[in-house]
Amino acid sequence: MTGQRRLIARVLSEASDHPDVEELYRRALALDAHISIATVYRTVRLLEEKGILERRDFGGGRARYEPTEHGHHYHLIDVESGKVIEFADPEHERLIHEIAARLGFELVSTRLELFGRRRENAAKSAAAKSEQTRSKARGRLRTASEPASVVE
Amino acid sequence: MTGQRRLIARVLSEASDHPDVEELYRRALALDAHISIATVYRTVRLLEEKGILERRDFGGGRARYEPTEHGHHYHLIDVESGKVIEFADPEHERLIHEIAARLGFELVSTRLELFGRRRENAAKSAAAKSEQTRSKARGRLRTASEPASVVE
DNA sequence: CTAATTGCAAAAAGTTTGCAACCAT
DNA sequence: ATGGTTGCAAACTTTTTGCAATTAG
Repeated sequence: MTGQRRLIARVLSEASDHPDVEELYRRALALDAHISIATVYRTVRLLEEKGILERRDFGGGRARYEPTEHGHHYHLIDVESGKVIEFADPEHERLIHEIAARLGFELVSTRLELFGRRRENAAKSAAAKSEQTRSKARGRLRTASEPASVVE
Repeated sequence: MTGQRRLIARVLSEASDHPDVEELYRRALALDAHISIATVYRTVRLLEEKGILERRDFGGGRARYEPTEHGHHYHLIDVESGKVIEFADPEHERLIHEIAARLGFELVSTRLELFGRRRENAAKSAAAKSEQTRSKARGRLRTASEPASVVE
């Protein structure tokens, strides 16, 4: 456990968004100089292999990373703005386990990405009331399919 | 509509798997010589923009393509073998639309990828009976979350 | 001390692009 | 004819790697 790894770990744990490697590199540099981008690449790869990070692809060519959440959450990407909305949904969680089981598999990891366009006359469903209400940056999400944070 | 595009279209329509650009290029070459990989890249990009193809990322660095299915289907990737199992699930379909609506969005596109490990003592659920039953390569899938094709 | 980790720069891999030649309409 | 499409090769971007120097344990 070297200083560089500790530094990257710190940058990651402080991030509430989905930085790509270059962004991680920039943040690490800002926080404490002298680290190489090769190390960042090597470290995220390592952390991904260990199951600590998950690699995402929201389009745009570069891989993005976020800490693995063991109560999963998912992403809705606004195709207009590129903004990413995180959400959790227990029913979905249940369903995918059921699907996997039905196919004879045990779930190791999961990706759900919804790409959508904001609706004009949005939100008249009951659940919509709780929308746009919480948005403390760090404390991630949780609760029945409520939107969580909106981050790039 | 040039010969090359027609050729690529044909290769794609004959594919029941998820080829990457190099694979498409190889197949196109085999089928009828003299086409350049740049054209393949340009064509898949174009078809993706037109909504005819969808780009997938199953890990491994290269983008893979498949025809857009308007009754969606999803992928379960066997982490051990890399094999891809396609499946459809109406309940999931319903749920994601509901989730998007709840967040104020209209769904444009969707990705669900499950990564799983084959279970030893697989399949004792009721639904499991229909498992491993159909596997005609070309005719894609369809029906309530039954496994469809198993392809690389 | 030894094995693991780092920085650097070079290279690989995947994708995009400028441009002149070419083809469909 | 002319505007879109192609091939080629060069360029770009992202990621990986060899190697000597450095550091953790």
